[in-house]
Amino acid sequence: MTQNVKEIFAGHAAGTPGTAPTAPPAPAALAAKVRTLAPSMTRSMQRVAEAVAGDPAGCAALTVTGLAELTGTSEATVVRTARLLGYPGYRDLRLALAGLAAQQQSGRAPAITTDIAVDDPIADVVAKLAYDEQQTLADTAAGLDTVQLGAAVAAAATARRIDVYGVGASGLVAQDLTQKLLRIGLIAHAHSDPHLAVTNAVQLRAGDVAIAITHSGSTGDVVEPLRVAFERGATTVAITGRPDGAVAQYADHVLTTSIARESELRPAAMSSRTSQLLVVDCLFVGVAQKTYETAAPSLAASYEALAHRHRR
Amino acid sequence: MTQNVKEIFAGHAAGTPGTAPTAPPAPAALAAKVRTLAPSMTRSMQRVAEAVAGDPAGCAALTVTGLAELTGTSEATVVRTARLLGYPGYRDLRLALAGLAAQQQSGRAPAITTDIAVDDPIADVVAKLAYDEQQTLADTAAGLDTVQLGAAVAAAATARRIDVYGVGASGLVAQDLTQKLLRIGLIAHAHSDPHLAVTNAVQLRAGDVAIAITHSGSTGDVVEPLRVAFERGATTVAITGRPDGAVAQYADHVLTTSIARESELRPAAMSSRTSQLLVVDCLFVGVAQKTYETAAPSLAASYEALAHRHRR
DNA sequence: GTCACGTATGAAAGATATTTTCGGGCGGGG
DNA sequence: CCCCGCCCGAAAATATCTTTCATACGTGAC
Repeated sequence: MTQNVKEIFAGHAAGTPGTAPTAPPAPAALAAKVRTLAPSMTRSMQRVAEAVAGDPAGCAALTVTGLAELTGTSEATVVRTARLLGYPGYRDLRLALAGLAAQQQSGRAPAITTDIAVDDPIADVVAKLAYDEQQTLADTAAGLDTVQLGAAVAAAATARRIDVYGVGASGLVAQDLTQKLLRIGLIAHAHSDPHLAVTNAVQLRAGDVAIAITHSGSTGDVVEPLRVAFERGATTVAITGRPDGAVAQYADHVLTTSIARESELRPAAMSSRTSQLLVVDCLFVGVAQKTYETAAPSLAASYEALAHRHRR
Repeated sequence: MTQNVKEIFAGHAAGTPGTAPTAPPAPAALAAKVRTLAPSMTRSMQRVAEAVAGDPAGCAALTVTGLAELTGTSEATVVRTARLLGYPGYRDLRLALAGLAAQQQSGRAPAITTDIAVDDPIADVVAKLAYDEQQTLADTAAGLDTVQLGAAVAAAATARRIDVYGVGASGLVAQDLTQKLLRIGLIAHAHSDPHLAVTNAVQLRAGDVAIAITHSGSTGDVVEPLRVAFERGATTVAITGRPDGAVAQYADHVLTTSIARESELRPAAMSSRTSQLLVVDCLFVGVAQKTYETAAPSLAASYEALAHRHRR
């Protein structure tokens, strides 16, 4: 057992039946996947990933050796990168690349600079933001592991109570989820105060569900309550952009949000929020499906209750 | 020179410069090419070509040997077929196949009904929600009045203080906007408590900005503070799905969000929230542009301040 | 500063996949 | 019936991909 852990994981083609690690090969969500995984990559791997994401068509035409030379690395690194991206080896990455190239060839014009400049007219700002957020949604949907999501849904649907942790912008997402769960008659709480979150987490036990929402995957104020919940035996879920981050250690199910590149005028919070909300919506609808018998009347009731608050 | 003519042609990678016979590798017109060339093929090659045209995706997953076995032929025949179809070898045919598969995969995307049923598998839920929200974004961007938006931006950028009203799901949007404005050094408050909202609104005067967020356009708890602010002389902005609603009466500028049809499992709050957030983002970015001198350092500073809250 | 440790990385060996070579077999014409 | 030529697959040769292993690098402790 002196081998490093990553190289062990690498040999997953061998007799490891139950260990489908994250997902089967991704078809189109490659650029997104690169961004998601980039932080956990080494420098050389990043170079490879960058080349691949930047010019799928060109890279698809290259052999391992060619791509290694192009990126100034070795074949081994190229293969490692392919593995990290979820493919059994370079050969399969190459096929996916060819597919991707064909898609964006036939598909739409991926133009639009999407980077917002200080002197962009307001109409451009609207167009670019809308486009970016649409992109974020597509990436998120493509990268979401439905197995993990299904498991999280199943746990939440039967939970005694559900606690959701999030601070900052993610705190609002946590509240959004909580609001909706409450409306279908579930017991849910959102915690933005780290102290209260921990003190509440201590109350959890098997049959409860704790959900942590953090873009960075390493926000201590959110990781800590999840850890406590995890240790108490609750089913834990992490919604994060960094599936390899600290928060994932204590999560039974990890739901990955997409990471968009940010710019000065477009803080990361914006697209991560969009991504998180989509995940949260999926979670909610999934739970609503599973608890339809009770959810439907509850929804109707809360709708009724609000009606009189509207003027005229 | 006893070799047969086809096998000579086969080695076209060698020194046969001017002999590009028909065309470079074909992208999508593969099925057609197979039909065209079928008559000039031998029986075994026809079997291979048929398999390839019939199931591009499946064949792309096979190695030469695999495809040879599947069609009951030999590797050599497979390679010969690939050559006849215009590719340098099987490897390249395989890449083209992968591309073709991806294309026809993506082609049948918009078949989704978008209405979510109780028994939809979770993967469908994800796809439908993502599609819906993308649609909402496109609608919102298309329907947004950039003149009104520009005016609202101008007012907010120079405001002494900015108050934002919203209850329920819209309250979260209000908070989101407030959080972001604070991060660029502006003075902004979100109010979800109707009483406090009104008592704060009384403090406003010319040069201040009040923003009301309500999907229905008639939420009394939000209309009321906006009315007060309006009467006090503040510049008022309404973000609403009903530009003819009560809230618009007291708004100097109305920003319209899109209204998506809702269904039982997909409450209106979901798409209105998406829509509102886009509007709010546009507003924010617009303001950030106009106040760039102060906004940029503030953003950087708040980013720095958060860095140490991340573990490891 | 220096040491020890773990990790990242590429060179080369090893395994697979692809391409080429080569000869057997089958059918049609003499 | 025999000969000729072409189709076809087995196996060798080559290219490509994967794994192993030793080295170098950076990092944190002392």
